[in-house]
Amino acid sequence: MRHWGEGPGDRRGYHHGNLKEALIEAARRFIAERGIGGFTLVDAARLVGVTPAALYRHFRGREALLEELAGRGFADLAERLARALTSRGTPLERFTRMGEAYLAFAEEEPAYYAAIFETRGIHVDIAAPDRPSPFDLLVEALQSTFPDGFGGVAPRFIALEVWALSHGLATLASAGHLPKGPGIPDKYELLRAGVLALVHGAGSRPSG
Amino acid sequence: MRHWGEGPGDRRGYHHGNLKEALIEAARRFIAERGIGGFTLVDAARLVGVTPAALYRHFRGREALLEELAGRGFADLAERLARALTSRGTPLERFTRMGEAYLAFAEEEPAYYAAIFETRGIHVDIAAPDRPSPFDLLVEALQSTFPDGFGGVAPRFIALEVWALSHGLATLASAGHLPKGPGIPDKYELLRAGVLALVHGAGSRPSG
DNA sequence: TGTACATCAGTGAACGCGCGTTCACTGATGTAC
DNA sequence: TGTACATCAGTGAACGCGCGTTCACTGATGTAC
Repeated sequence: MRHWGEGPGDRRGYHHGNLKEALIEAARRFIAERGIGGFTLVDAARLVGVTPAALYRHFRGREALLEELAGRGFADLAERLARALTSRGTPLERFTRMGEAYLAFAEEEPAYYAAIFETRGIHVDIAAPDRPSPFDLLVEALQSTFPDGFGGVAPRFIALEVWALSHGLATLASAGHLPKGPGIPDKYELLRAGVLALVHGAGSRPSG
Repeated sequence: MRHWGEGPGDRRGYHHGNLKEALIEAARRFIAERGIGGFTLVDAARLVGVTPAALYRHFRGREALLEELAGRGFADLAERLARALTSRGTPLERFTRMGEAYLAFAEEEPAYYAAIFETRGIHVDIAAPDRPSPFDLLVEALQSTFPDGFGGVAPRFIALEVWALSHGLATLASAGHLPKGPGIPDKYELLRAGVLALVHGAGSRPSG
């Protein structure tokens, strides 16, 4: 099978040659612009320069395309996190980088992020049974970065809080609900400080 | 104008008598079940027992209905938070109740929550200019509950983190992404512990 | 190397559907006298 | 209290639209001989 560039509309004859990838790419762009609800197969096919029916040579239907997107997004996220976790620097630097990678993924790949978290029926933990899931990576990173533990609190507990904070920051920022401006902390600062607070404040009692 | 009960399909003659409220109620139910994207005017009208065209006596269109929903949701949320904040008990108890009220709102009123946060073009801060916004209430509550401050960190900074954590927990739980089971902490526990950690861990330096 | 042919990735037309919205209308309500 | 009438909240039919999906087809590809 011939392989050309992946740009939409990249087409030379009767056969596209790379249609499946081009459709995925088109879906990513449309979902990024309009959200999952605003994404249509007809638009994707039109952008690629192909009949809507051609899509059915590569996907069972709309739902299947979204599942493919979620699966790829999940793998991409896991890879980014793993890369950050095995990068250079101190454990804390690598852990911080991991949080930044999560926020960057949500910002740079809104279609992936939405496919993973907004699509009903797709469950985060099922998508990639062979590799460690992003959540597992987070637990592992917490344990190796803070070997002294968290004041008796389970690492998985802290991981859920860190994840929820990250997810909240990512979605609020994406929807434009976080304040912006000079001197106002952005989501990266908020996550960095918040994670440190969650880790060091873990096990706080109401009185102390 | 006559007023009857508010149940859908509650109808006795040519005039419905309470159509606007009934339509809002129908929208809340459908959005709770199917999300905003899955909500249609035709379904809402059918549930209420009215022609789709009747809707246009009360709303300019679909978008206007969603805006009305967001406005009401915003007011409801603010009221719930204000009530928790002025309830009995110690400042910390009231503050904790406020967090629980936020999570409960997201869980009990998913349509309101989605209308506020998912609808593009609706901005959280604009919806109710006369009353204090939920975020203002949160800042105020933090200041009065923790008069000693947050280790030099601005209250608004902490408030953003608390809000992001709450929002993340609410949306992850709503999508079924939080683990459930006996012995596993639920979103309420996670928020309670997380907020204390954010407050007491504020200003943590990487080394300490 | 050249030819016949199976395979496969596209076409193009059509479908049934449900959507949001409009329009002229009509039945019920409530008010003025 | 009774009647005429303006107001208003509904009806019902229709619209144009774009959607996802199907089907028989056809043109291009690549392999066997």
